[in-house]
Amino acid sequence: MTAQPVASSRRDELLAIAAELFATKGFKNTTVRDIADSAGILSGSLYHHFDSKESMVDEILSTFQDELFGKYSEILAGSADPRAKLEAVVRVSFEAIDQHRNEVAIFQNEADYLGTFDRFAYLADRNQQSRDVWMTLLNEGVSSGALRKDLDIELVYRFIRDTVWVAVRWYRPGAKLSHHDIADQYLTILLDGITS
Amino acid sequence: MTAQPVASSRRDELLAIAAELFATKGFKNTTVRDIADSAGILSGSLYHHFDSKESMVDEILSTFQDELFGKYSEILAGSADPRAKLEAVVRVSFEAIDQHRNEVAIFQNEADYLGTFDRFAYLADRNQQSRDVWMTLLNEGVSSGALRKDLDIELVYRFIRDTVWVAVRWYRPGAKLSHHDIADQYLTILLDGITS
DNA sequence: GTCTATATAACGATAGAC
DNA sequence: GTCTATCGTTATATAGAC
Repeated sequence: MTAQPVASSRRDELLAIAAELFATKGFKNTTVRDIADSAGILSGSLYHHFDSKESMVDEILSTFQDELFGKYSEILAGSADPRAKLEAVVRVSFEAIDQHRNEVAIFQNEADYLGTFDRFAYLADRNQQSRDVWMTLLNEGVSSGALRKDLDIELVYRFIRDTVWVAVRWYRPGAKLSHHDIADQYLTILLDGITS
Repeated sequence: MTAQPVASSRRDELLAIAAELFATKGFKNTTVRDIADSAGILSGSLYHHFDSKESMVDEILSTFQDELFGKYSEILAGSADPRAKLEAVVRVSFEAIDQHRNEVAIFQNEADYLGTFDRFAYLADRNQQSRDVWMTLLNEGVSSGALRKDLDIELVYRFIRDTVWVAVRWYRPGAKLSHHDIADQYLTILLDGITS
């Protein structure tokens, strides 16, 4: 008896089931029959709810991204100093991994491939938008003297982005360390290093 | 006119072509026709050289891993102190990304999926072996006083592993920063942090 | 070593009954 | 909202000629 996704409508329920499979097995490697089997219906019945398999992953990703970037915007619009904002963005990202693990995993694993299709062009836009968020904060941090000047900012950006999101590969809710703990430790390493 | 893989035999040539496609498009998403097209032959002709598409990725991954873990073993067997060994493992890893980008990318993207098949059980073994390398060095570093004691070692291990290998997603040979430069900056961030 | 030709299976998707 | 039934396509892989 495994935990089942809680959803308000049959449509959302099916999307949650699909997201779990896409995240675990990959988009291309998940068949519409896999999704239907997990939902206890036949594959043809899925097409009463959705146009195509692509439409399903599209809705999963766009819904998630709208929510995530809303939170980014709130942080940027706030009055905290650059370092505090940077910490806040890191914490919101780990929270997203905790609350929307499947969506984050799908984006991490499939964005490159899906991005080659016109209907997923918004994925590249979101990537650019995300880069702007981080680069702005990092540059402000260097200007204000909070961050060291001898590092390549572009590389630091990639470093932070990658370290945060790649955690979705191993993080599982309910483990020894909460997503708050993990964010704390990541920020400690990032800001101060592991040398004693 | 793009650069073509240099290989000693037709077999190796085909493997290099397949590796490029597997790394770029994904294993499942690359068809044997894609590979044959890139090689300028028909799909059926591939089966003169290989049993199956799985055999191709199997040979690509196992060959690469044998080489990589040979280098790890050399470092561990040396007489350097824990911190120097840790730095050496990081540098060898970035060198692998530089010299075997496709193989690293395939392992990063497909290991979870391929690992579900019996013939790829060695991938999980290699993962465990890799974890042993890092955890041994980190624990020695903490014991010797070189590394701080207030961090979760398991988390630090994942942090290092992920940050190193995920670079394969954006690193391209010939860019502004060499793999040596990138290793330097990563080690600086990891060991000392980005705070000024 | 490659080609022609094709077997076989799995895939996404559709039409209409219930 | 789901089922029955199936279409059309694409995939891996095979057999034998050249």
